[in-house]
Amino acid sequence: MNQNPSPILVLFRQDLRITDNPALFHACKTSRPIIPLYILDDKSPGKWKMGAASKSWLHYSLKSLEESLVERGSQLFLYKGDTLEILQHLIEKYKATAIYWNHGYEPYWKKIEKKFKNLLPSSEGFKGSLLFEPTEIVNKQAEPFKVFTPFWRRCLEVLEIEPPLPAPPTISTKTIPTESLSSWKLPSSYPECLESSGIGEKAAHAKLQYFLRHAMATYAEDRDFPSLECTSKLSPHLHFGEISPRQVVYAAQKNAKFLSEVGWREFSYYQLSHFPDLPEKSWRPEFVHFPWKNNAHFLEKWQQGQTGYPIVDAGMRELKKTGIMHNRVRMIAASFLIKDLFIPWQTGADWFWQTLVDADLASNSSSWQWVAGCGFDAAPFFRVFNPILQSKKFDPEGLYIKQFVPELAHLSKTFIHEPWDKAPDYPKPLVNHEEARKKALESFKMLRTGPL
DNA sequence: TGAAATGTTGGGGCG
DNA sequence: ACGCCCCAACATTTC
Repeated sequence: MNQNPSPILVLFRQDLRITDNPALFHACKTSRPIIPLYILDDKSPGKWKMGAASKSWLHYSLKSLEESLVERGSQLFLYKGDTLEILQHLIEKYKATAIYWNHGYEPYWKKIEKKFKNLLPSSEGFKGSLLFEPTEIVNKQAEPFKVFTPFWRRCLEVLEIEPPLPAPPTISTKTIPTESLSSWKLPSSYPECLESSGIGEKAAHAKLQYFLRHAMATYAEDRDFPSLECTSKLSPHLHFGEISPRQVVYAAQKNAKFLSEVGWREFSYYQLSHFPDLPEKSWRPEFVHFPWKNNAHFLEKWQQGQTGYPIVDAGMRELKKTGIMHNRVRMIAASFLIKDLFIPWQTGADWFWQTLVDADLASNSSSWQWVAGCGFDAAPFFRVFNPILQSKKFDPEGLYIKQFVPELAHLSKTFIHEPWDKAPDYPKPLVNHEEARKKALESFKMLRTGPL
């Protein structure tokens, strides 16, 4: 064996795990010493640098990854700054021979990745964060799919469910000087309910196991009812790569409905990859002229959960308090912002980006476009959620509302969905839904017939 | 992964 | 027994 073999840089980003991590696994297989790296880069992503809630999650996730590496006699080396500059510096200083990493799909990141082979030709990128590389899946005309169902059908046709990779048995590590996590001063307790024990690779697998045992069987029927808490709650773990989609699918392959939710995640990355403007621009071109208005007062009330519609306010307060919102409630709250308050979907996406612990550029952008009706396979714009009906349908007892809106906790299910005469502390509706809906539909009609 | 508006049907009350 | 009306239930269309 070489006395002083040159090391491989293993770059972690949204793959903060040691199991089923192809970059780490294959780097270890070379028998060279590796340098496990995390670079907090607030510059390269531009507008889309990590939001506050995500950074808080990141803090604990890195801690957890660090522990896992230390358990195996390795370490995690932390750097802050421009990714390419830091890599270049480390390559020169430590005579590294290659960068190993798992592919990412954010537009800014794809540009960075492209340069790795120039820096070191024997660098290797792996598929670790998705089941399918976006370029793998095309229709019969060799075009990207625009609709989820055929996209996912095709994915399932080519899906080979292989067992996930084990953690590398040994991680021989070259030690280098590094910054410490505590010196980064990441917010470590925002939102207030964040608990370190629920974050990291082990926690992710514990949640998956819990879901498989207790919730998956009734997932299809129960998933839309926020008070039942029957969803997997894996989204932040998947976002940070504490668990891989392959690990999830391998364990849950019997449940088609749940699998298709992993499919929507794939479809979101697929969209971002084929349409890099996804976070900024409506995909359907006619929507670029939609007369949304940024109303600061309405926005503030929506953000704070003070719209006067109980299910919307419960959701927005859940978000602020926990950094999470149930999927059904996200759709209702998003529809309300776009179609009742008439605020552009991008403004809603920005808020979610700052406040969600699972904020994910692909999922967030594509989902907002879906609700707005301007995205791939989107709900048509005229599908307007009625916040009162949705509330009655999906939180019939008001249990979810009561969890987050204490002013309404004393109300029975008869009044809780329309509580305005019964709860003096609770705000009156910001807008009348009937009127707002009509206004939104009129504007949509104008859009289709064209402005005068 | 909508909901309202509009249309159709059929049972029952009633003269 | 019949026709008429009402309206709930369901279906279809429209936004």
